[in-house]
Amino acid sequence: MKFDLLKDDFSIPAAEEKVLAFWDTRSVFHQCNELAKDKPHFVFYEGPPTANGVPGIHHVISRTIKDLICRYKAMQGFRVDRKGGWDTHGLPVEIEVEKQLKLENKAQVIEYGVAEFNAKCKASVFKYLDQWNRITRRMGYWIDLDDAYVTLTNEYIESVWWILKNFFDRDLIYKGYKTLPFCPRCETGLSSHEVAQGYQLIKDPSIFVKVKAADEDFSYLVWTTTPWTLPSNAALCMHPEADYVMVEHEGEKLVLAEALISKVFGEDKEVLKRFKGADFERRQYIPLFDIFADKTDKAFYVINGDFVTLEDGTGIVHIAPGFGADDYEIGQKYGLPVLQAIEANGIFKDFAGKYAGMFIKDADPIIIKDLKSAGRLFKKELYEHNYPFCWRCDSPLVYIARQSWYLKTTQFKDQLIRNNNAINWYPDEIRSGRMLDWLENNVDWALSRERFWGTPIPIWVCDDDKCGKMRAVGSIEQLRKEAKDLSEPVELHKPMMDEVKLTCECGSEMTRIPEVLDCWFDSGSMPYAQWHYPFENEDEFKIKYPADFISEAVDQTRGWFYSMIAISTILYDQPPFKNNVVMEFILDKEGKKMSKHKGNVTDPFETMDRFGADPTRWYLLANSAIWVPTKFDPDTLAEVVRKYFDTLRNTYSFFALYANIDEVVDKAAEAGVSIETYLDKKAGEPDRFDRWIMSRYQSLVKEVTGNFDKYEITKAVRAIQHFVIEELSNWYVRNNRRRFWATGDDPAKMRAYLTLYRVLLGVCKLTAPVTPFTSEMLFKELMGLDKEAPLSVHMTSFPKPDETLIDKQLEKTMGLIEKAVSLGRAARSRKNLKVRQPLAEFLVSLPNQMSFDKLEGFLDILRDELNVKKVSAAGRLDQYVSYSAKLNFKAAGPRLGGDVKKAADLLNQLTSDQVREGEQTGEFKIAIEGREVVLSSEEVQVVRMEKEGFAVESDGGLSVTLVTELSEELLQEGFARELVNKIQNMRKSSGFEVTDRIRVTLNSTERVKLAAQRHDEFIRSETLADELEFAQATGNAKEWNINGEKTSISVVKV
RNA sequence: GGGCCUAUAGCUCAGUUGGUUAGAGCGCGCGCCUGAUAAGCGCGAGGUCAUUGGUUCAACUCCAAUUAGGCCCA
Repeated sequence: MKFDLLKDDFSIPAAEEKVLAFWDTRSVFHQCNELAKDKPHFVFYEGPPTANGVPGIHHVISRTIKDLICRYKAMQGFRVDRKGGWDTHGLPVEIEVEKQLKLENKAQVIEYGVAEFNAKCKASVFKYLDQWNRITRRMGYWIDLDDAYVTLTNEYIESVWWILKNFFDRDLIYKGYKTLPFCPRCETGLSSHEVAQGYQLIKDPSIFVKVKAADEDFSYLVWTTTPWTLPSNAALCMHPEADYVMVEHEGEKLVLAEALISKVFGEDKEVLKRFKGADFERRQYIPLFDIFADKTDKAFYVINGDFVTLEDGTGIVHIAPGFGADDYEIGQKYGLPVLQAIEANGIFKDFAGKYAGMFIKDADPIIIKDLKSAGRLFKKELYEHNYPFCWRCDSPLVYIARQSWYLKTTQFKDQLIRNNNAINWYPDEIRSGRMLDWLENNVDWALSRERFWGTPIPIWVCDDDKCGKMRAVGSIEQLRKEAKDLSEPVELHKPMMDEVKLTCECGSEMTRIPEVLDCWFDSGSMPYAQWHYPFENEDEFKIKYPADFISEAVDQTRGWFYSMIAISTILYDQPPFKNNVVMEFILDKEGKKMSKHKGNVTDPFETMDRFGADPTRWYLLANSAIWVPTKFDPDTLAEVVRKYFDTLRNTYSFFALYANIDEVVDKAAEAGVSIETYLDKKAGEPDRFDRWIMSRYQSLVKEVTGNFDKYEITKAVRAIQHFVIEELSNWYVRNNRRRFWATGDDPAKMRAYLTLYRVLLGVCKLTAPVTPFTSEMLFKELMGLDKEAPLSVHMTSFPKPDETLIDKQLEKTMGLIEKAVSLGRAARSRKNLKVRQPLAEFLVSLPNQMSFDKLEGFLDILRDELNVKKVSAAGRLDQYVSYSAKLNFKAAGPRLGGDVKKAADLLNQLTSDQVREGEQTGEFKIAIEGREVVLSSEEVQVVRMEKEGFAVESDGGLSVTLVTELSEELLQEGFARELVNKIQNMRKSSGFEVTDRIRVTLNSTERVKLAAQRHDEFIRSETLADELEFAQATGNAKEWNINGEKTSISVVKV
């Protein structure tokens, strides 16, 4: 058996499909879990997605992170149970079904039948389950979907009920009002997401109304853009610290904010009196309408609020607590009644006098007309603003206060903040910024939704108004016991739960409140409800609460993150998870949000079919830090494939190519040992390159482990990428190719095999959490016929760094060598000296008096890479180089302070000799304004400048000099190498095999001929030429320019 | 309107506790290699570090404001 070279028509997506088939047929995920059974737990919570929407590319990144951390921890010896989950309740499901059934509002749903409607909802919840299963499998996300928790099951709901009862019995749930955007036509509250979709710039009437003060001779000038809310007015609000004035206008005394006089009247007005807003607090006024005038004595006075702005209007705001969140909140503070003259459907109530039965927008002009005839209208304008409309029916939304059930989260504010602080957030700004901000401004959690498809809130209220007792039910058992008549099977949903009656202590019947639960409460209950705790699995729950790790996108701050923290805090006063990696969104390549109607949505299936799942995963992690928005660009993804994946595969197939020639797989199998053991037995001593790459590899293991442990995923992935491309492929393999060409069991070759084998195997394991497919594929190849080998790379242990193999000095030296090579190439390139032309000498000057001896044993690398005859220390080259000195600001700055610039100037003025002397003595003396200042060699950087015949390049403290003078001997060798190059080109273009022997005919100048004769053997052995003759060109001759000498060459196979 | 994040080369991104030559990959230009070969490698050009002000001997880095994009909330 041979290693598969993974060449020719290799395709990543096709290879991944093979790995998937292997995982499936051998149940690899399951087997991994079995192996981990007795290991310590690393607890992961899956944030449940909703399967009634299609999966997008952003799901791929979030699941890649989850998968990566779970696989990493599993390889580190933890048991990582990965229970899946599905979020199944909520408005999106209902809307989907309404669309399907062409229902437009709640009334129509009721008419259609709640039972049937909810059955449809239940059926549609997993509408795209197939796509979710496909993407989960295709991207290599290992999660247990067979045992997933589902929020609509009786078990799950029962746990949620248990939590709710706990809260209810602790008196933490109460009934209040919640202001929400409401579509009067659909009779539905809208989520903020839906509201955001429907903003339009429109012109609304904006009216200024004179409101008479009670028992005083003036009017408040009040501004509003929603005339239809005026009949529900309860108060006027002024800013307590703002300046208000009384002015006279057409014989009437009016009060308004001083800052707005000219805006309101179009001119200045004489100020009769000045006040602060606070001066008016609690002063009564005469209501504009008498609808509520006789119904309450608690309203119709001036209140103070900070939110009043002096930019528009009059600085006096009309307050209708029934409409508008600010209004409601301040109303609560002052104990104002919630007055609502309209029904939820936007129709004025019966008691609303002449407006009864009118739709709000139709009532607007009539209200304005009535105010005018009553002499209360000051003026009317049109006001342009963004206003939300229903995205379904295009009706203007109204902000309306609805009765709602609340959880007293504000009571736990301090604990919430404390528990939030105990969580490691990645990045930390979420903890200290977004989440803290949210918690500090915490308002009680509005739990209820006036909808159909959700967890029914298990609170029953006595039908007898006078009794009004309430009771929470916390289990099915309790329900069975207390219900008057409960049919089986029990289904914890509407409408069944609406029909269940309990008996009150007073003897009356109790009816369940009609609302369902906010579905964020469902998902926030998952730490308990996924186990059906406390009814079952108590042990399991105790082990798996709290979680070690979760990860979702930043939009979950106020969603799942908050709901989990809130419930966990109130229930057990501890954080529900310890580490949370929060991702940013994925934008299109222009940095714009992806959205369906823009058509810039990336289809994850298409991406993975085209590039593969591993490159997609790699790209999403490596391209930018995961908490920075990623601009998704398929071109960059293609680059990832070329750079990283192709390089890794090429490195592997280079190894495989030669190892196959030596039949490594079969010989190891014959010997009955692993390939590594086989190679190890035959390998010679590691040389400097072997020790270097192993040292770098061990350092990489350390770096990757450290970064994964800190959830610095991007840094870890980038470190691996750099190692594979630059160090393994580009430096180790390139510099050691010749070792692989040796024949037989050459020990140096076997050591090279072994080194490359070990590093490749190590890289497989290091990357297994990131690129599970590629790692698996290479791992299986590298294992050959070894019967002892683990079934899967995912069953192996994550590499641990072997400190004894780390040689920092060696890494540093090799780094200098690489740098010197790079500088030498730059020098050659600048002087137009191709590498084929040998040069006499290369001089190296090391930073900070580092001894040249350090490079001992590495100089041949410089000779080979740079094609020079000799490499030596730069010391004796003073005569050809001029020196100048520059100040090292970082070193000298703190000591010199304000003198730093002067010192830098003076240092620049030193002569070459002075600098050279300074470098030798280690002291640079300058005089700053008469004072002598001595700078140490640490504080000064010496720069060498080249003179004629030399090429100097410097970087940091390292500086190299190329002697560019060419002797005739060097030139001759240059001709010879040039000839070799051209002959090789012709071999190739003639289609010869690499082993074909040839005959070469040359026709050229004397100079070239001389050079060719002198290097005859070299040329022939390099080009596999039996003969090199000088004659007239034959048939296939080609003209070449050999370093300026015209030459014709022909090659024939012998 | 409030909170948070982002802005560095044509593109995608690095840039340690502030230190004077701001890095890498792609793309582009030039070249090299031809025993990893429909691959590989090198060198080069390219930047007012979004704008404005401040702190400092010294600011891409710290502070403030502004502009643009993103997220969340009003």
